Amino acid sequence: MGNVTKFLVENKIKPSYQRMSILEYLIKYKTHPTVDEIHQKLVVEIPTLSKTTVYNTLKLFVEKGIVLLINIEDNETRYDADTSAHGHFKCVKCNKIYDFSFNNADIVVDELKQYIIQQTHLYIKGICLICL
Amino acid sequence: MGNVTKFLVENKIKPSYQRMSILEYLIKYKTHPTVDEIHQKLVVEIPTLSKTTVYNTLKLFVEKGIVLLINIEDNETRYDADTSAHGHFKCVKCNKIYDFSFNNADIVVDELKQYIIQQTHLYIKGICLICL
DNA sequence: GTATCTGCAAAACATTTGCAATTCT
DNA sequence: AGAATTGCAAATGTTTTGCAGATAC
Repeated sequence: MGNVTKFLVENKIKPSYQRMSILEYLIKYKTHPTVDEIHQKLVVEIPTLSKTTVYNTLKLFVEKGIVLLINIEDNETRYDADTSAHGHFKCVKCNKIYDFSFNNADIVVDELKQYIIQQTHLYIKGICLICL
Repeated sequence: MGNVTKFLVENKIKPSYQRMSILEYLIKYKTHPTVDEIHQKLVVEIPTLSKTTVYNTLKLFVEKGIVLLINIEDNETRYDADTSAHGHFKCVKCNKIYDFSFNNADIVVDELKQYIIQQTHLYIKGICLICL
């Protein structure tokens, strides 16, 4: 049983060929792809793969907490299989999205002290070193 | 010349009745409204107001830097006339969006030290005090 | 009188939904 | 066989675009 299969089962997701392929893609290519990008790449190997299945699968992954949804763009949602605490930097020139590490613990907001905090998203936009 | 008119002129935006109304609305009601919400409220006073104009105007305001675009929701864009450094907290129960203050200076990311940083968005989701 | 702004209608996208066919056990 | 998954086609909802008429200076 492959790593991905095991990981899905551990997270109470029934493995299917499509689900395993999509998760493998997200783990292998950490480019924070959109639904369209994932579909375009995988449809080469799985010609019958539909966008609906990509949508369904990603929705399931997000619900089960094994994938994060990234809203750094105005128009489309991106996905990230790295669920550890980290931020996202988007270069407005090359449009690449970089991960950077930060500690949620570093962000202490007194005003929210008594609120229940479930998710923290830190998005920074600017120009990356390569494009400078 | 009203405050809003002056403010628009200072930011090189030609004042029009529609533009002034939309800006006034954003300044008065700090609810981070969507295009639809703004349109629905203002069309009562300005029956000819079109959504296209709301879209055009907000796009212009964002370009000129007098309004911030908020992407805390998956499906629609929200707008904020408060351009000072602050974060947004979304209560997943009542769906209200709260502002909270934080210092951009508090978020120092070594990995991005040499990058040019243009915008920082901090979105926190959870449950607010009222809904607890 | 010429630029710009507005607003309708249509188009363009991303995403969701209904449902029938397929797959898996 | 029975339950879940897949995928097509259509619907939905947000945002953009093209263009004609209105407005402003």
